Amino acid sequence: MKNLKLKAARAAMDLSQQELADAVHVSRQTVNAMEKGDYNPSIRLCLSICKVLGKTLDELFWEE
Amino acid sequence: MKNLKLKAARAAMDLSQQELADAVHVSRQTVNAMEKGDYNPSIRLCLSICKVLGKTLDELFWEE
DNA sequence: ACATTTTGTCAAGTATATTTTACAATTTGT
DNA sequence: ACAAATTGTAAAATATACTTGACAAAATGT
Repeated sequence: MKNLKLKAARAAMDLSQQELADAVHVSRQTVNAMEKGDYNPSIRLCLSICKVLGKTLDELFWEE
Repeated sequence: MKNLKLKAARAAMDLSQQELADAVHVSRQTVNAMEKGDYNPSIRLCLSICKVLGKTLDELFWEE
């Protein structure tokens, strides 16, 4: 259930979990949990992350 | 801050708030709050609604 | 006009996302 | 090999999503 698309998008921007967390004003553990999966973040947090990483909701959070 | 895209997509499927709520296993008040706006639902709930309404996350929840 | 369905809204309770602190495991750079 | 940064993880506290029950306003059908 890991979110590898998120992890990859963060890596592509050369950001640590801490840096991404700071950019969207959440804790590092929250970003870690999102990448780890089995987690259910809010849509606003997802939108914030999308904007920082230059991706859309579908690109980072859609699942078949 | 109303989510009119959600409201319109639900109307297009001819579903009441109650029927959509039942389909995604939340209360009618939760669906109402999402359409009303000033609300921050979970990504999983958004995904469930997308699948019922035949739309993507970007179509219903993206905002510039 | 009337009955029925749908919607808007509120207040109190429950479930869970998110924070904070802390520490071990892993990776990266020199 | 060593130091520093990054990541994985856990437990307790706090913030907030979501529920339940209830009632009025508005819309829809006959």
